[in-house]
Amino acid sequence: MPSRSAVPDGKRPTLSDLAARAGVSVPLASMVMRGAKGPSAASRERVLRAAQEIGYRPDSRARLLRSSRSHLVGVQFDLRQPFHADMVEALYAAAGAAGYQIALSAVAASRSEQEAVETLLDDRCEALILLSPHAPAARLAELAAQLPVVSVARRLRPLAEGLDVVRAADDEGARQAVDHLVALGHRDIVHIDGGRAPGAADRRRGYKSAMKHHGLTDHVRLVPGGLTEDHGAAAARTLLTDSSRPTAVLAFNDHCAIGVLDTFLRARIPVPDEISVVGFDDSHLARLAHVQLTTVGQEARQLARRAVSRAVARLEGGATDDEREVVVTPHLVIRSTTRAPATLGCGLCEKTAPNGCDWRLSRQS
Amino acid sequence: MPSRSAVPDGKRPTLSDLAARAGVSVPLASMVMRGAKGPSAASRERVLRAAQEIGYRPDSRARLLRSSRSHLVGVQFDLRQPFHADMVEALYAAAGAAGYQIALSAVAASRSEQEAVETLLDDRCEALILLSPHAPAARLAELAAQLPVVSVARRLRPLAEGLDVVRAADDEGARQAVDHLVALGHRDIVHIDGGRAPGAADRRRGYKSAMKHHGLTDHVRLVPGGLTEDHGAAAARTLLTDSSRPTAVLAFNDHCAIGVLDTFLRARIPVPDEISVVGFDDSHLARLAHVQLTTVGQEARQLARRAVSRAVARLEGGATDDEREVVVTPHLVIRSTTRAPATLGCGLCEKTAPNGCDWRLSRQS
DNA sequence: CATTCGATCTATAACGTTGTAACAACGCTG
DNA sequence: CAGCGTTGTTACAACGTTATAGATCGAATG
Repeated sequence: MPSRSAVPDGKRPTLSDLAARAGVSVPLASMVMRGAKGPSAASRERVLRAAQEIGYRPDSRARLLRSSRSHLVGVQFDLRQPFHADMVEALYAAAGAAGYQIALSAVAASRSEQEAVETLLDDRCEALILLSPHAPAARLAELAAQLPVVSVARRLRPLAEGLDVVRAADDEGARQAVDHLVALGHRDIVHIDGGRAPGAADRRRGYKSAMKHHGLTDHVRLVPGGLTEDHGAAAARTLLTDSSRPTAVLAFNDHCAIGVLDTFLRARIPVPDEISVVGFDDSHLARLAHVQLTTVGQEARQLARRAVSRAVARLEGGATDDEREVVVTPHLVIRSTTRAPATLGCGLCEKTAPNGCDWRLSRQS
Repeated sequence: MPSRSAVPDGKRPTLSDLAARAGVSVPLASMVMRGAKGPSAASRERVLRAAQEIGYRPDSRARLLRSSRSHLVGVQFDLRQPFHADMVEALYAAAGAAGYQIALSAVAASRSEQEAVETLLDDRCEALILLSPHAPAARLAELAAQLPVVSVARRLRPLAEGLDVVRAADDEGARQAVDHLVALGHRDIVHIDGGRAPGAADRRRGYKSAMKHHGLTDHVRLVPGGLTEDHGAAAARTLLTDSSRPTAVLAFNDHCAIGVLDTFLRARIPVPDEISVVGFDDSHLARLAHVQLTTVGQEARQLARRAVSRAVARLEGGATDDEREVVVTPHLVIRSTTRAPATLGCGLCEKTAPNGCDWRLSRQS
């Protein structure tokens, strides 16, 4: 086991330590370490063994400083959004496969997008991937003038030079959700929307057009929501006070849907028995065994791959204009929060639909 | 608005561009940019204005390369743990206040701790803060031989040289939770434990000793759990099949508690009416309006501050041995999932305690 | 035998920054 | 007016790496 360090003076071993140890020149050692062609098999082996022995690790900062390319892509994400966690994981893989590294910079309650982006710039990232950025379009355009910027999930129009968009087809996703619910027999389908959040407008539009397509224009109903559990819970409480409750809810995202679910469960309204709930994102929240939320999958892996390949194309000159806006088709993931609407009487009163009845009777399992 | 770049050749402006523009030497420009004392007010102003004009940003990599100090602290966190999100946010603030920067490296299903740590080392972090590391103690010791390492939340004993621990007093936290429940009148208090997870053993011990202290040794009951919703849900299902259900549950963490809550709600067991639930961590999950989980607060902010100050002390030579293990006292946050146990009859059958009755009747709000 | 060649290797100069030491210019003191 | 500390500024060398061009050598060519 190597002690605090393998070179006498206690500092981290450097290329010249390595070269000295292997008995070769510094540049040769460098070539071996980065796998360049040139060195003979013999020297290669000698250097690699020496590296092993002294525990040499290349210094990425010096490496980046010297080579004009940094092969570093900055990623701005929000610590509070589970979907971003999925995206970050997928981005690590996608970037790695493309020969790039990722630098993370988090946004949180006490850390603004501005701060997040600035540290990424200071780190000499060659391109930026911003997950659901909220910054004004002008600011994004300004950034894109300095380096390639990919906005994920946030639609932008018109696209400033240097700016690309990778997003799911939100309208199509909402449409799929509505189709699924209608196929199950639902007609009173409410959409809890995301206000001004990235993607919200598209989901709203998709919902409306799908409802219209099924001849349910009269049943269109939007409830103001948002992207957190709190928003979902508030919207669900609004629905609870209604005289006629819907039989299905399409929430803006999984977070929001979970707030809805929880509020319904607390009010003893069984899901999906009495009401179906659909989320959006297929974040890991939705996949939890006890949630099993039917949701619209955003294909984090695909979005990540496309975002990276878009950034790389810009950097390596292979960017074509027909891909300025990449739209990935989402797909519905059917789990356990959707079911055909209940049509039986409740057995506790004279009403025939459970929705109209005030009482709930249930047996412990 | 600056165009793609303010220097002719299209590259990012450098210190010498800045110096040229301001009509001073490179070192002087450098001194102004890093706020060193020396430059006159006049030159300072001239340089700053020039920086503004050409949009100069210091290159942190070159800066770090030159100065032996990198002022960079590496943070390894798990994308899936909400408590880590809180910690990361607090760490940004704590490190910033201490004059250090943070480099994030995420652990996820497809990214191991090993990978995460290696990128941090390559980035020349001067110290590592590992959130609930699972790596074998030997590996941590090996790391600590290279640079200061702080393990947060994971207890280690004996402490290898260079390794420090910052953690909450998990036993004390569990004790507070039990005290609270006992004060409310609970006696049948179950602990769903965290198996081999960092901190689990302490929480178990705190639970047991508190129960004993209240003369409830006979009521001690451990149910195997874990740190995810799934684990909590599974444990809750175990409890549901019991003939005599407990009146209160202390879960290993918030994630786990939410699985418990959800399972109970699905089974129409109102919380806290029939059963009280306490979590651990006070992550943002617990604070959600519709969850309002009573939980043990780990004081992310304090933990972060102590972890950073410990790392900084090591780096700057102010480390004393009496702080090798910093233990922060947690405190109970009482929200809405705990209440005195129900003692009234249920009104639907002859049994006197709701716990013994199979039926539930409730009115819609 | 002189030349050319490919295969290896090495010397040197960068990359953008900062620390150190040296240097000018200034007003003081003696 | 020489000597001296202060203040502001600059020249130079480093940090650890890589790109470029050149050196060395035996083998193959003319």
